[in-house]
Amino acid sequence: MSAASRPSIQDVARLAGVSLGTVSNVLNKPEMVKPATADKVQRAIEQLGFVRNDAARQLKAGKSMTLGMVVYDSGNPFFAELTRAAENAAAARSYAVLVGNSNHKRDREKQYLQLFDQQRAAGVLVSPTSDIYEQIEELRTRGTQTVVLDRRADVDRCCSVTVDDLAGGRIAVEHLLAQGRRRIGFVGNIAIQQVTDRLAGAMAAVNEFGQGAQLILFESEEMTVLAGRSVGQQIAAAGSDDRPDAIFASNDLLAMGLVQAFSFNGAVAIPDEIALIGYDDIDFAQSAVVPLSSIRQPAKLLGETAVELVLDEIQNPNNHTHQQISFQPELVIRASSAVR
Amino acid sequence: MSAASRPSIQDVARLAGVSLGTVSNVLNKPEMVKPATADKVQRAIEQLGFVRNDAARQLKAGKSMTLGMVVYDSGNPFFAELTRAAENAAAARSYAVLVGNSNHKRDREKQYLQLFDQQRAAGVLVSPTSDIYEQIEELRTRGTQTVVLDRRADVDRCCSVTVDDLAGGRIAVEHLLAQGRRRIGFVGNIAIQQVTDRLAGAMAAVNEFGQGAQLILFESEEMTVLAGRSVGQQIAAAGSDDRPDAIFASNDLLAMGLVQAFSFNGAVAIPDEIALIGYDDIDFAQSAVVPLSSIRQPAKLLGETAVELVLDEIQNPNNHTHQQISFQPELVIRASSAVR
DNA sequence: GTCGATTTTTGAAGCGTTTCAATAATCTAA
DNA sequence: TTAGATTATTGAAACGCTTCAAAAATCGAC
Repeated sequence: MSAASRPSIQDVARLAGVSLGTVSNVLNKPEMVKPATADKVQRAIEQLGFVRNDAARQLKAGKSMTLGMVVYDSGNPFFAELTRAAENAAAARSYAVLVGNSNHKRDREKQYLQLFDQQRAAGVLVSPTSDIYEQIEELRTRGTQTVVLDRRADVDRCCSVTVDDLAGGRIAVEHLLAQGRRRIGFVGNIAIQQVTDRLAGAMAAVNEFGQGAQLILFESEEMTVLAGRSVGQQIAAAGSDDRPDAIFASNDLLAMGLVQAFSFNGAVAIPDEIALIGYDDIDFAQSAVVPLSSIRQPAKLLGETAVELVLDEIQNPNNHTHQQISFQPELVIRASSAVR
Repeated sequence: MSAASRPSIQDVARLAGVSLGTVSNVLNKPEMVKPATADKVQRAIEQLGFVRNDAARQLKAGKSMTLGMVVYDSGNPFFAELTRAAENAAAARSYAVLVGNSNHKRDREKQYLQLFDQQRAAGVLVSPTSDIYEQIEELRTRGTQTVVLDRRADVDRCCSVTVDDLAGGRIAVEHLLAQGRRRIGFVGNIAIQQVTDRLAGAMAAVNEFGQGAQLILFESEEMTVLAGRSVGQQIAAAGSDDRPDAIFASNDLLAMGLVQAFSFNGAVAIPDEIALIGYDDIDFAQSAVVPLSSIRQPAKLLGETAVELVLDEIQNPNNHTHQQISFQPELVIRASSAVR
């Protein structure tokens, strides 16, 4: 016994005793309808519980006030902050943001992009897992403006807002080297572009330093606290000669997991035996057993800028030039990477 | 120079040399069109880059395959897990979930509900900040099935999936009392119903214990790590005679903040001077400076169950009975509340 | 009162789909 | 072959909204 079909603008018009066009005007151009009429209509709307059908509206108007956002890990507080910033920025310009979490799954990511395409979202912000530029390109040629988040886009194809991951990786490892560390472990899923960039930065730092320093890769498909813990257990289990003397974890979740594993029964002393640095500087980093050094990314700025870019593109499609905006990450030193 | 208007089913039909109805059939009932014809159509679709207009589709079909979800704090890993579980469960039944974050703002919450209403989402999962039952009721009478998450709904109005916050508050404080603590601090924003319930549970435990035990309320509007730190600083600053000897923080973010404040320069020893327990048992809890005791909520189960309920309601609107499903929280003891 | 100017209201057309009765094409069996 | 049954295709009619030219109502000045 679900409710009978919902009232339409027609029903409202009938009840208020006015024409359909008038009801529409009340909804969209209230300044051009006489207050008395508007009142009648308003009453009818309330009485019927009328809610404008967005599908029909969009169908006719051809545009929507919704931005789609696809992120690959909503469980990471960094993305939570990014999302929040985007929502606030969009709300200030009366756009709504709907978020889909691809969870690192490529097909999920595609599905969400397709969904936003079908829904004719005004624009899309996407933090791509992998190489989905073709799909983004398709979206764009069809008129759905897209901004790539957290990953550099090819110039002149679309806008992107990123944090320089190469630099981030470099300063993280430079810092570790400066602390006297030489065997640097790297933990992360190198199928993810951002992680690869951080790794490249790390390698650059190691190479620059010359012989004596080396980088050891610990792959971890998941980038979660749990995954970090399991990598940490493996490392802790290794003889202390084979172990790295420092680890750069490609996000803070992994780093927190490493902290857990190393602290368990005092398996590995941080930073004495192994120094540790993470990435993102999430709020939790400083409340870790050993407060965590990290590379801070300006999540808020990132989200706000992305929304500005996409709205600019939506509102001035004709004289918009694509921009590649890149922010610099910042080294935050805490106890986990202090001098031995 | 934005793309010309997007190709419609008409354009595809023209290019493929078939009728409009056939194209629609290729899209929706492929088994009833001859393979040869389907091929032609498929080619035309690709050539034009046709993407079905969801607005039109929905307008005609009257239903959508999208679930809306409104949460009040996407920055809390608990909600992230909840969301992820819901997305997975929905995807398995070919529904997509779009998430809006109300960020504890009542008007934002309303806006999202309204948006989903206008978009005629198939169903809505909402974790309400405050008392928005009227609005939910409106949604429901109009046919948008709604399930309330993490908060008990009035019986027979709609389904709800919750974790028993009263019990959670009670077992948290019972545990602290059992450890010999008597002056129990409570931190949280009591404008939030869930928090109020946890507080009520806490009070019940204290009252039951009888004289000698007391509950001290520390209000904190925000429920973030930062807010927890600031409350913690105040508490640490108080003379050790005036301080509580245990604190129940109404979520883990607050608790982590307290840990930060107490650990700073060894201001307050945990658990010796103050024992600490949080709520949600997020992944970070165990990597805190002092691993954090907490009340675990089955986030995954919660999300999955909510999706099942809403889909059941969508698919069998006629013989669906509203259910109030409540899960029991679980006490997780770690170092932060060990015996002195 | 009346006339022209101005403000409101009207209702038909069309947005891009899906649906469905009608028509056309193809197949089966005698 | 061909009638009859079956399978494919067609195209008009909605779905609920916005738009816009045209019509109606109201206003101001004489």
